[in-house]
This record gives sequence, C-alpha cells and structure tokens, in this order.
Amino acid sequence: MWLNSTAQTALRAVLCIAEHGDDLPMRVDDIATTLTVPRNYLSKTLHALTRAGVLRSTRGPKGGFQLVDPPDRLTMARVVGPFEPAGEKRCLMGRETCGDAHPCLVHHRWSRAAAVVETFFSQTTVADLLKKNARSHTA
Amino acid sequence: MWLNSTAQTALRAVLCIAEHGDDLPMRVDDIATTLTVPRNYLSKTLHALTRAGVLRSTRGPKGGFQLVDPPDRLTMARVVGPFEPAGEKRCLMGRETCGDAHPCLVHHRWSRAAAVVETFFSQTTVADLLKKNARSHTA
DNA sequence: GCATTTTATCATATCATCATGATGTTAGCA
DNA sequence: TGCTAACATCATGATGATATGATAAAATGC
Repeated sequence: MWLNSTAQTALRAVLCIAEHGDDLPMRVDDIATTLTVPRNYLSKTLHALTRAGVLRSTRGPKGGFQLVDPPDRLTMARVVGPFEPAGEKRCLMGRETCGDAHPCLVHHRWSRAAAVVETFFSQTTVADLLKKNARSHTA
Repeated sequence: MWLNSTAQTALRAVLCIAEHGDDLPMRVDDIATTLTVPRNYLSKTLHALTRAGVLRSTRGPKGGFQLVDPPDRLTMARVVGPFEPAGEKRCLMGRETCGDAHPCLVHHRWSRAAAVVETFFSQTTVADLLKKNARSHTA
C-alpha cells in the first residue's frame, strides 16, 4: 500500500546491512540469501542506494556493501526516497499545481494526514528500528 | 504516491457526480469530458463503483450514473477501497504476518502514522470535500 | 418490433515494474 | 600477468496497470 516492492527490499537490505555491523562489507549474495530476493535485482537496487549516497560499494574480494553513515544518522526517507516516482507530490488527486495557494478539493484535509506520514519517514532512523526490537525483517 | 490513477479518477468522478446533483443521472461521456479521461476506461471504473454499491447506473436514454447515498454518508474509503490491491495490509514491509502480535521492525512506529491516514479515509465524506471549497477537481 | 441512447464487456495494445540470465568491469593477490 | 571474487550492466522476458476500439446488452419511445 505504501511502499513498492523495490523500496521494501531496499529498506530490508539496509536493515540487514546495519545489523551485520560495519567491520566488513556485506556481499550481495549474502543479503539476497538472507532476504530471499533475486540476486541481480537486489544488486540493481543496492546500486541505486549507492548512487543515492546511502551505501558504499567495494568490488573485488572482501568487497560488498556498507552503510555510509551510522544508523542513527540514516533516516527512512533517505532509504526509500530513491524508489519513489520522480515528480511524486503530496496531492491525493495527482495534480501538479496542488498546494496551499491552489488547493484541490481534498488538499487541506489531506495535508494533515500527509504531514504525519512525512514526519514518520523523515524522523525515523535505521537505529530507531533496530532499538530493542528483536523482530525480524527477513520474512 | 497514495492513490493509483484509477482510484484518483474514481474519486474525481464521484465528486463530479455529486456536484452535478441527484435530479438526473450523469452520463459517462459527460464525466469523461469534464475530467478529460478515456471514456471506456472510465466506464469500467464507474462500473466497479456500481458493483461496490457507491453508484447506481441506469441504461438507455436519460441514463447515466448517480450516487446511491447522499454525499454526507459517502466516505472516501468507500470510493477508493475498490481500487486498492486486494490483500493490501498495513505492513510497510509487505509482510503477511505483521501485526501487534508478530510485528516487523517498523510496525509499532508505523502503526501510528497509518492510523492517521486510515482515519482520514474512513471519516472524510464527499460532502466534507464539497463544503465551501470552490476549488476544482477536474484538472 | 425497431431505432436510438446509453451502459457493459471483450479483445487487444501499451507501458512501467519486477525479474532473470548472460556478460562486462574492477580490485586484490600470487 | 593472470586468476578469482565481487559489483555493474545489458538484453530480454513476465506481469499487472492503463488505455483503446469494437461489439453486446438493456432501456426508452415511437
């Protein structure tokens, strides 16, 4: 409903890498196995996160993916953002010109709900998700 | 981001019909022209709303579509619901088994934001949207 | 019954997303 | 240099959402 499957995978992969620790990069194959997702598609997704500055990739032996920033400085918005359609605005009706100045019929009421969601994504960090939660993100 | 294009069209069409008044059904052709959306695709969408009990259709001369219930008894959830993927749950990660009992890593934090959105859809009526707003939903 | 108006539906096309398999590229190491 | 490990990328296919055009079915009025 909220995240397409690529964004979901990206989030799960980032959590997986964060849990793995930063001492040594984690390989695509290992992440793919842990999450049971297709390897090459995951590779593409992780590469997108690398372009977005969320991950760092290292090639060759002992290579793999690492977080660029510590988990408490990595928000969900940064992880999920690269996988949302480009011009995606807040308007429920999909209007380009919708805003406080030229609102569509739902704009004012919807803005409040949308703000809550936006805050969730921009304030919640990967560290928050790992805190005292022993729950799985793999299944 | 929030509604797929079919659901957006459904909502705009319902608003269009509600504004048109209930004295006489509104034809697909007129709605399609007003919203500038493809006629046959709209027809299919309106038919889905009819199956969902939101609209009533009448064939033949003077036929068209009308609201089944008055605007103040028609929530956005009822309009938009038929166009959301069937098994769509609340879990951000798309897990089937996610819930208070078996939460995924994001479950608790996300639940609060999701509840706000859910309330928005289940409490906001078509009448609310038409109130004192003279803003357009056509563009 | 027949013509007209209107919705209902079918077959098909188009497009983006998701996915797979093959191949290219880079880094490390002997 | 040459081998191997790992990410990067390309060509292609599968699927579902979106869209179009043709045709069927129903209601109305003559």
